[in-house]
Amino acid sequence: MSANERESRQAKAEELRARGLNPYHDRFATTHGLAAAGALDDDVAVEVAGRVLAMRKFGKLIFATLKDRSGTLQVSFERDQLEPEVFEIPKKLIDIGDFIGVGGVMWTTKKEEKTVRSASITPLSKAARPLPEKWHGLQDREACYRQRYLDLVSNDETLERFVLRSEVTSFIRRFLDERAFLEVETPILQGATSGAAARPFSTHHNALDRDFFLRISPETYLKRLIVGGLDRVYEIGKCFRNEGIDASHLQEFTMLEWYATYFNYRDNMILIRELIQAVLEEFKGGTKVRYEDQELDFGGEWPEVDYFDAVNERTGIDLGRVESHDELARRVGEKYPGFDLSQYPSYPALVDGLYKKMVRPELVQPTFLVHHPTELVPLARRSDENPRVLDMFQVVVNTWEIVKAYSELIDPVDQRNRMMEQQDYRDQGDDETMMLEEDYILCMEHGMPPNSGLGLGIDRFVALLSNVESLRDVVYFPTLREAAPIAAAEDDD
RNA sequence: GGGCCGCUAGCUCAAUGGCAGAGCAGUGGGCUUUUAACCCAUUGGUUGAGGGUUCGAGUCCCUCGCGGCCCA
Repeated sequence: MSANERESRQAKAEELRARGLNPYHDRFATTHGLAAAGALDDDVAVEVAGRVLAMRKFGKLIFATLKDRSGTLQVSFERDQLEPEVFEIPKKLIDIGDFIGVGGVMWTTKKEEKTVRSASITPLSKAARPLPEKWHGLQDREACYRQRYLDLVSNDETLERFVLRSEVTSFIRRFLDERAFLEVETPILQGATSGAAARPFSTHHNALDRDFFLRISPETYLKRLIVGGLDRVYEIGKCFRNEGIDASHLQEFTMLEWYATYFNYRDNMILIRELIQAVLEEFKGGTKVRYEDQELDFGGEWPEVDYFDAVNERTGIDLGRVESHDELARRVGEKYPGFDLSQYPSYPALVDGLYKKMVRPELVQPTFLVHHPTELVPLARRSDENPRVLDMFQVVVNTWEIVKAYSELIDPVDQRNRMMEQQDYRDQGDDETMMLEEDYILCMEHGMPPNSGLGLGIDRFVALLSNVESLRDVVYFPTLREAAPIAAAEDDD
């Protein structure tokens, strides 16, 4: 017979057609999901459907395991209970990987397994290719990324991880909805990018004959809505940063941002801790998470670390006194001869680089890092007590920044100056500065209420909850290089 | 960008420089209580791509591709 599994499966599809059965059905009415059916008493009639994961064939009896998202359920086919031409369908024409519908009655086997004793079978979709091996599943990382559907079908923990992700975002929506936040959507195509220090992707709008950037953050649009009187808004959506690939950075990632009128950053420190602790209680049954070989404890208050103090303690450089790029570069160069200063052409870039190299790698347990240097974020409000620093915080866990938040700058004169300062950094060769947004300043001049916003990296948060080390494992289809061409089947005729 | 590891049948994996293999899946046969069913038989390979060394290369060398990990 055929040496090619695909051909033999397609031949079975033809045989089904020859018997008047459509191998690619349009619908099937189920009475229960598989997990629900498995909880029923014996003798209850059911119609169920799923993908065939395994078949155990005896001469006159066949067991098959069906799978849907809720779980698996065994179905049985007995020759004595079925017309010969019906029994032949599972015996000869159904393969592992096919979708089938089954009608029958619940019973319990000798081994105490709930099973559907089939009275009818409906082929729903013939799989022309086999599933990965039932025992080990799909192991090849590249194949898991490129063919996530196979990863999901054959590796339970993958499905569970992605279901968790969906449930967590759903929980977050409920949490915010209950606190009078309104979910909104703002543009992904933006004429100027801001809200973060990052290089954007750019594209061209043909009809408008105008270049656009993919947003690196929704920040200024959400604050336009605060000006519009929406009071509390949030958005969960994709942002894009045209940067290097590594385990903790995706070029296309999901951000939650919210803004609350009359909040300052201290209010957001309270709210984010409540949210994260609520998520952990809901999904982990406590505030501790096992991550790789350590335990992350989100319980109680989180320590607060002052940005300047942390840099000073770790490097001996007092950013409060070292205020120019030249001087900072000199000090860093003296202290760390290996430090590649050319990568950090502006003062904020170098400060940020110093922090990321020297301080952040030590922040493992949940920590509030507070009062960043003013130059770092042109959209954040200066501290009234110390204009060198911002009313700002980040939550750092596992050396990852998962949250960034601040009291918003609402003074349009200061805003213009701060954006112009960014232009200077850009002129110095820093291409991760924010762009001047006249339209945003116009908006602010019309009156922006006091407010504070917060951003949470959903991918990183879910990765921590899932105990996976790479963000690619919490995204269904991570961006990869173009695959080598797959040998196309040329036997279709 | 640099270093290291990997790429072998649909899947999971073997193979001192010496005949490319196993399990699962497939195919044929047997089997009415299995669940990684079992038993017998059996098909299936451009060893990621291209060069080179060698009597002989999956294996050694070079270039390239894709993925992973670490570093920058």
